[in-house]
Amino acid sequence: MQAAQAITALGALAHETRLAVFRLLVQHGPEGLPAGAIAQALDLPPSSLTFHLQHLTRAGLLTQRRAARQLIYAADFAAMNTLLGYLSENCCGRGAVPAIACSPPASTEAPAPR
Amino acid sequence: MQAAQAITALGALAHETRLAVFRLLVQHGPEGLPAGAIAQALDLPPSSLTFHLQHLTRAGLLTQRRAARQLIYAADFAAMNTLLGYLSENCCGRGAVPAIACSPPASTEAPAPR
DNA sequence: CCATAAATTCGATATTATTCGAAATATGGG
DNA sequence: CCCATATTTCGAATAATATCGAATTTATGG
Repeated sequence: MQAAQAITALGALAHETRLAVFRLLVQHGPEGLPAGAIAQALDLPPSSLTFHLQHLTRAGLLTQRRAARQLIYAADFAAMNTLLGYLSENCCGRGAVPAIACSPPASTEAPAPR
Repeated sequence: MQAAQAITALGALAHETRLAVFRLLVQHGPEGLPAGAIAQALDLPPSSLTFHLQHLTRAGLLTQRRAARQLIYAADFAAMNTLLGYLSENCCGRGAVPAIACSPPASTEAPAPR
């Protein structure tokens, strides 16, 4: 990973709303969530949400797909993995660090409803 | 670690100059480097460097100490460790992740000269 | 003290990011 | 087609960040 990519990804995560969006999507695994559900969960006006979703997507941290008239966004675990790898190798002192494997939560669905 | 702290740290690293500064200091371990040496290494005007050093310091990623008339900055490995822990736990899918231990490079001095 | 060195603070400017209402675009069903 | 839904695009105001020369502060050695 290049430094420029890392900077883009770090900048994408370095915002309250976007970090919240990303964390929410991480919890929902590869299934992802439609934009509307995210807007509802985080109580954001649609145009603001789009702005942040695009920011994260351009940074390579989200994937987008359409299902009927919904646009579904999902966290890109590989990208997060790459970012953590970069930080470990370049900002963490010793080179080789035991691989951190980002992967969807056990239940790929919503967090266990108790 | 709180989300707000993570955001501050991510934002501090999400900049070309600051990431370069941090990486340089990571290579130099707890000894750190005086501001002047950093300015020279990265070819930055002093007032710009101060701006970025303060940004990183406020974010908790650097420590500052004085030696005679020099101000010496060093990477805070514990802070970086905490940040990676936050990202692993909150943005990486599964909770428990094998601890990533940030610690100074083998040679606490300049990177091994080949 | 004084001169010098090291770094910061000030200040003015330029650039980039964020917010979000209103209008536009796509999609699917009837 | 037409309507309703889901989301994006546009645009324009506001706010936050970055840059860096010049002046200032802090510390040292003679």
